[in-house]
Parts: sequence; structure tokens; C-alpha cells
Amino acid sequence: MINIGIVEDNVKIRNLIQRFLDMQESMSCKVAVDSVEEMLDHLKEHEPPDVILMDIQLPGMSGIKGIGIIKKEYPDIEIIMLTVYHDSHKIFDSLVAGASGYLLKHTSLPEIKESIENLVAGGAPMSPQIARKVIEHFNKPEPEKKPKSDLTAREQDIVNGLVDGLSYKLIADRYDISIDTVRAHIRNIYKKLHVNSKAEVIAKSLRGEI
Amino acid sequence: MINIGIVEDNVKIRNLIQRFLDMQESMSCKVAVDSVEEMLDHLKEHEPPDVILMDIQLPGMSGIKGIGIIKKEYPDIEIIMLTVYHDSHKIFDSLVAGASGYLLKHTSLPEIKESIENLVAGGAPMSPQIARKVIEHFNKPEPEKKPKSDLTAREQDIVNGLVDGLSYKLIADRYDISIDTVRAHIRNIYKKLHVNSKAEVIAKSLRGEI
DNA sequence: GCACAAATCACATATTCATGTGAATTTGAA
DNA sequence: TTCAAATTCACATGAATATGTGATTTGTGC
Repeated sequence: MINIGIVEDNVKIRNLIQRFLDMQESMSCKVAVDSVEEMLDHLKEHEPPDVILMDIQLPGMSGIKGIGIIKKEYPDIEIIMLTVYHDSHKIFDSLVAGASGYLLKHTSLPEIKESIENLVAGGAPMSPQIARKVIEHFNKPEPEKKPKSDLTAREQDIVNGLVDGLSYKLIADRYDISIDTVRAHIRNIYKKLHVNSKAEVIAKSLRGEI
Repeated sequence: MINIGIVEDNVKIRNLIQRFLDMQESMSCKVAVDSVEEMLDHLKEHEPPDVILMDIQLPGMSGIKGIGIIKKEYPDIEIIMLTVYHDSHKIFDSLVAGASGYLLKHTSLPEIKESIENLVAGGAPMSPQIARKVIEHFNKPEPEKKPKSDLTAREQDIVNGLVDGLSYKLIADRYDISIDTVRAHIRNIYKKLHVNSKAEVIAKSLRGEI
């Protein structure tokens, strides 16, 4: 018997899913609340469910924040997000927070049931569209890197020197130019990047923002 | 009509899948070969299929290597891996190489059909077990980070200030301490990290070495 | 040829940083 | 309690950096 909890603020949807799941022979769904806070209250005084279906947009604490809190206290509870949001950011945040699955709300009741069964069998239910976005995160982690700061080749050299922790003097030696030239380049780099210290240049560079 | 190609060296499986898919009204599967090399030869002289089902363990070039070559030449072809391997490494390599889906070989024929339909509809078919491993990659990407540089909490604060590009003065203001205290902390940080400039601390920190 | 950006160099100065030395207070572990 | 580490502050000095104001040379495009 799989025990299921629901956190969903839309009463109609919540009741629909609860009734359907509770009707299944292998499942029990007695707890359906409309906020993370209520679920936390419930968990304090009752046996925790095996699986929680959770919305993202909720009154009070967001579902994504809720994942972290619930998983921290009750690491054995598996959480499936059930939401209308299909933007990469929310998906990613949910999975990083500890969700084990991510379904879109147009998912049919039998599919939800199947997803829960999948989950307890060691799988991770995901709508195919979600899986697609997850995969895209994998195979192109740098499609949007176009900081394009218009640094000239020489300026990039100087930045590399800074990142290597070199002083102006050492950079000058490395490229066999005068320290005043290094200063001049750095002045221009600062202008282009809108910064005013080595530290910021190094930070920007290592963050991939150059 | 979805055009499908198969690369699979097990003749029985290959024929079975080919016959089943070709039988579908919305699909056509005329090309079924047993190596990436043969598929490449075929692609040179024929219209490329929309989707290729690909095994990993193949005579000659591996399926994972094949993904990269095929996607480079024919970026519009969607590739679904169909294999017995469920280890994270092969899954990850396949997705990074450009596969759009990953199914295990025990997947039923109707599920394969459904997966292909999912794929052309913009989804990414994955067995739930595979999805699970993919998710695990997401929500614990830092099990191996053990730089452990023994910085105290306060020292870490100072490092954060440096990374934010602040001057000693501004760090002092941020934490409401004197600039000499900041100096003292930085002195200790330099000792612990064996460096001797802000630049190096920032670089180390942003590289995750602190 | 001419305008213009890039790269080079120079001199000057105020600020910030690195480092040395010394010390008081707090805190947690032995 | 006693000791070590952490945190706090002070004073001092030479090195490095940030910024201003120049200038020369070279290559590119129009």
C-alpha cells in the first residue's frame, strides 16, 4: 500500500486527484492540504506518507522551497511536482531541491497513478516535455554564453594574466611589454567591463562573464 | 509520416522493431542496419530519416560515438538510444553527445512507438529508471568536493567579500568590524591557502577550491 | 591619404594592499 | 580551570594598484 499526500491549493483538482488515488487498491490518499505549512503541521503528528504530490504556486511558502524543508526533515518521502510551469528554471530548481519527479498538470489521472508506481519502483516520472528540457541542460550547458565583452586579443591576454594571479610587473614580463602598457590595457579593460579593480575582473572572468 | 532508421546488431530485435514500426500507419521504417558505419553510408545516398533508434554496443564504432558523428552531419535527425546499459556514465555520455532520448531494451514495442511520437512532438523519451539517474545527476552534483581548507566562518565571510570585489574598507563596513580586523583575517586566510594576494583568493574560491 | 582603433610607452599621484608586530576578548575543548 | 583557537583592534611601512593626462606607432577600412 502506497501512502500519498497532496499539497495543492486548487480544491477541485485536489479533490479529484485525492479521490482517484484513494480509490486505487494499492494506494491510500488521506492527506490533501493546500499549503506546505499545513503539510508540515500534519507531518509532525502523523505517520509520513511515502509520496507527496506538490504544486509549485501555493499560498504561503512555494512548493520548491517546501521540497527542501520536507526532504530535510523526512528524507524518505518522495516528492513529485505537479504543476503548470514548464520553464527550465522551475524544473531545475525543483530537481536540485530534491524532487524525484516532475509532471505537468495536464497529466491524466491514470498517468499520475502510473507515475507514482514508477516512482516507488525506483523510477523518476517526468513528462516527456520536461525530460526534453532536462536533457537540454545536459547536452548544451553553454548555449547562452555570449557575454561578448569586446575585449581585444591583447586585453584578453592581460585578463588571463590577472586570473593567473600575476602582478602588473609579471604580466609585463610575460608579454615582454612595459608595465605602463599593462596599466593602459587594464584601464581600457576596466572601462569596457565597467569595473574598477583586479578583483572584479578576475571574478567576472572566472564566472564566464568575459 | 515519420521516417525511422534503426542501428542494432541483434538481427532478431532489429527485425522485430522494424516490422512493428513499419506496420504503423504514421510511420515508415525502411532502414535497419547493424552498425554506425553502414548507417553513415546509407545517409550519404538517401534521404535522412527523422529519427534513429540506436544501440550502444555495436560492431565497429560504438553507438555513443555514432551519435556525435551523425548529429554533426545531420543535426535534424533525432536519436533515441535503445540499449541494455543503465549505468550513469553511458546515459550521461549519450545525452551529452546529443541523444534526445534513452530507452532500455525491455521497453515494449507500443512504448517504443509512443516514445517516437513523443519525440517528434518535442518531448524526450526516457525510461523512468533512466530519468531517475538523470535527476540524480542534477540534485547532487557535489559529492566529490572536498577542498576542505579549514577556513573559519568569519574567514569565509571575508573571502565572500573579496569575491564580491569589495575593498578592505567595504568588507569592514559590511561586517561592521574595523579594517584592521579585516587585514588580520586576510593575513590568516593567505597563510591557510598559501597565497599572497586578493586575486589568488578570488580565483581559488571561484574555482571551488575553498 | 585619412580617420580610427589597437597597442605601445611615460610620468604623476592618491588609494589600496601585503605584511610585520603586538595585544585584548571570547569561546569551546581538554 | 587552563589552553588553544577565533575574533577583534591598533600602528606602521613598502609594494601594488587605480586613475589622470598625455604621446607614438601600426594596421584596417573607406
